[in-house]
Amino acid sequence: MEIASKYSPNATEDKWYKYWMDKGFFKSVPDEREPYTIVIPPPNVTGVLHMGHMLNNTIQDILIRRARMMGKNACWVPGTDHASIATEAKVVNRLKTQGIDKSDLSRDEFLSHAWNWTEEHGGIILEQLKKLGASCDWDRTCFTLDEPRSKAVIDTFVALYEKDLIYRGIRMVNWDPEALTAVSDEEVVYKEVHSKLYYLQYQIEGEEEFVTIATTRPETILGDTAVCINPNDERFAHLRGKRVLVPLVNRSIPIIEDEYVDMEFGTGCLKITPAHDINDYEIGMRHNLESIDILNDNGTLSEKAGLFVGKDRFVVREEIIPELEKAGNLLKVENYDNKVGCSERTGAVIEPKLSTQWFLKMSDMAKVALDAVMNDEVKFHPAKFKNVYRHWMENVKDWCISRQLYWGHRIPVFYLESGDFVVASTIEEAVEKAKAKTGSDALTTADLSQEEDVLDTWASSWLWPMSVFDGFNPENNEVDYYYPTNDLVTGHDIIFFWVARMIMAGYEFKGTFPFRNVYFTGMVRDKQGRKMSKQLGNSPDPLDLMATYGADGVRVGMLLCSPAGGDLLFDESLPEQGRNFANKIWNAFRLVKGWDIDNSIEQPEYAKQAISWFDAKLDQTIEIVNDHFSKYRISDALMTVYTVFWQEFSSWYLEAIKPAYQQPLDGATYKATVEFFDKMLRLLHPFMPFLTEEIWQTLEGRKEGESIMVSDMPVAKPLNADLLDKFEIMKEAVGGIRTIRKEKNIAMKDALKLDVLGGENYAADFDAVLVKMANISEKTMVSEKTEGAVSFMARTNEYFVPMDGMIDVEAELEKLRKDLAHQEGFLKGVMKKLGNERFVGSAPEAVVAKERQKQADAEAKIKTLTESIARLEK
RNA sequence: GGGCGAUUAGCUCAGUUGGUUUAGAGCACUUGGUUUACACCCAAGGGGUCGGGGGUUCGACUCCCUCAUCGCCCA
Repeated sequence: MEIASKYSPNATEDKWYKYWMDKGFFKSVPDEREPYTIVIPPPNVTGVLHMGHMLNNTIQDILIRRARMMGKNACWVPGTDHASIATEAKVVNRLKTQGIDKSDLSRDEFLSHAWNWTEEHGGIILEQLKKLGASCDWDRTCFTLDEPRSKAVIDTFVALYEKDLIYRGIRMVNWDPEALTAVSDEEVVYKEVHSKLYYLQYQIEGEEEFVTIATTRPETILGDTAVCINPNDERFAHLRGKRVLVPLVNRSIPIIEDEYVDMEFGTGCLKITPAHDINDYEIGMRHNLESIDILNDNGTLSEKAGLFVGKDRFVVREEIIPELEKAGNLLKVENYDNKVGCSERTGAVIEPKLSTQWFLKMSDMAKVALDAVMNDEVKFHPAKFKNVYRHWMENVKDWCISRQLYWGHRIPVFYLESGDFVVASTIEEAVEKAKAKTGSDALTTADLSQEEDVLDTWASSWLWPMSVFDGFNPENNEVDYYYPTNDLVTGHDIIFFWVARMIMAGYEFKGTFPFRNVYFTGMVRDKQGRKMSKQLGNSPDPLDLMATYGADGVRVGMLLCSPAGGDLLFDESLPEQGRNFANKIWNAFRLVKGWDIDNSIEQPEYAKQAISWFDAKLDQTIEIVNDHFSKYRISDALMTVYTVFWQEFSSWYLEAIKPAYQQPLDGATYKATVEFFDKMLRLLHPFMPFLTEEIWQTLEGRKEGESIMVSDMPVAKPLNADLLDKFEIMKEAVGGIRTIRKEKNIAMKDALKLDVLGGENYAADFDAVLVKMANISEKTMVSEKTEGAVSFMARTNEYFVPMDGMIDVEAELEKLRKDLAHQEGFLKGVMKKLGNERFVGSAPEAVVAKERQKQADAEAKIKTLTESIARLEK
């Protein structure tokens, strides 16, 4: 069989994905096995696959594939969320290109456009995940706006309302003037901007005196209803009880006193605009001030402003300045850097706005959810996010859950003509409740009108770990099998949006945590540490990457730079490294499959030795990998297997057993090698599913329906550490000989003699491997130093390569002296410790014993080196 | 302004209750190599006063304080 010298992922990936799908390997149904569950962080329907998804889903797939191979009933539930604001914005834009205005459509008409859009785009990202090898149970694919998920959202709203956790109130909210909706605190991102600080003078009523305030938003003076000073500020004592005139409109407003005012900032005098600033609003409440809302929903000035009506607030900011100057109210303008809240979705500058919204009380739920994380019932990886989480939870504010949009779950509140309302899952139930409430049996559905607002998308996402299993349907008990789920893998940027709220919902509705572990990934950045964004064009297309380096290569590349929680600096050299690794495995396979097997020949000694060693090496590897996974050090786990495959298996084991050119391999060695290879592949499978399947299928004859992905993960036998250590000494010796070859320019094909002056514990266990790997023609144990030889040490053993007098004495001496100096320095350090009575007295016995061993080894080495030097100096 | 975290090799990072040879990995670098599995490779090698200073301890990359620099979150 001819095997190509390069692995081609493109030829194999689709084939095996289809095979896995056809065999139903991704499917999970409850059975007697222990479940292992992950719910996907639902990407939103507007999205396409980006590097963050690649990282996230690679990790999830690794966890789920490994769990499956460890005998768990692994279930990874995929799905998407409906992303209210983002999707509605996209649909509105598309309609615009078709000449349709949203306001021309009825709610139902708009929704049918939105559903069409979702049909077209919603599945794209999930299809892309298949390219990555994601082993999701696709039959379970969910959408936050589908029937069971919607029912869950509505029913929980009703339940929370009935528990008095949901209320309606007039409050200051973050208003997105572009999306025309309120957004939650978490959806506001603060951006540093260069702006200006305007100093404006307000005339004191009835006097020719002025008072100066500083503001970054001069247009809002039209909504001013007070000027505020600090009661402790003596500079303004003379202003107490007076009134001032708002520039341009000459409205008379009071001067009030409140300790909120920072005497150091600006002029120490603050204008108060209760309708357009959260702090001003609170001051206004304290002082019973009037609120003048000068903005329309779209950010233009309203009739109440009196001036500039209909113009955008930013236009007015420009235009009002010359007017103020003309009127003599502008004192000066300074450059000023401040942070401005912008909508996470539309980028529009958020306007604090008073409006009627629905809120969910957070304090009780937050308490439970905080405890769960602080006592590690839900474990965070890395744990440092516990602090961030605690800080948020301790300062949590009620969650504004209503959005003034069409695309989403419509709030199940039904109003009567009186303005009174009932909360019910369906309009039929609402009628019954309304009847009971009003005592009027004549009420029908026609008398009720449903709340126009929809719910925040996260109000459906927070139920996800339950709702994907139809967990709110009393007739479905599947949720009892899969819930709580095991691991959640997500970016740390949505710790509050999503993780915290899922934990709240889990305890609220199921009485327990939604997942046992949360693995936070970092943000994928470019090589220079910049966030990947469309604008910068610094984000590679994942599909292109996979086409170039293979899905396995990209998966490896993602992990190579991704410690948990830390940002990862992505560079194309990483998937390239992944591809190279895939090729390395491929070529090891090519080597093994290329040998002729002869069962009649005897197994060479070197092969027996190498097999005994690698068997132990595998045990050690399995243990280390298990340990890494238990601590969610996934990139370390990969790195372990990577190094063992490349260095230990390929460079040591395979080279050690390799028969001479065109010679056959004995059957016993072949059998052992295939077993090792098989185990290595299984350890690698979660990381590199496609390549490992391709090789595994041809490594030995497989039956139809078999697959590495449903094979067992190897388990470790008790570790033979002594054997491993002896092999390491042998490696050092081989390394020493190779160095000599390099220094003396002796080609590998020229065999060398080797004399060994063994130390106390010289073990010959791997001599046959040593002889082969270093190409030694004759190895002799000696009891005295060999004359005319180049020497080196490995541990306390001294090795001599006879050179027929062709040695450079000076160079040898230099090498030996350097080594001696190092050993002496080292010994000095050891002796310093051992000479300290307090160390010997108070350190644990094992530590002291270790130091004594170091001392003995160093002394032995020093003795040997000193003798060698003396001999050469003669 | 409040809080959290980081600083270890040229780069990206490990370093696990303070003790495993005066610090490890991958990449990059240097030198040599057409040894027929692999140049997407092989072999050998160089490179770090663990951000500065102070302290605790028999012993500090590890714990404490302080300074500097950077990052993140929140307001």
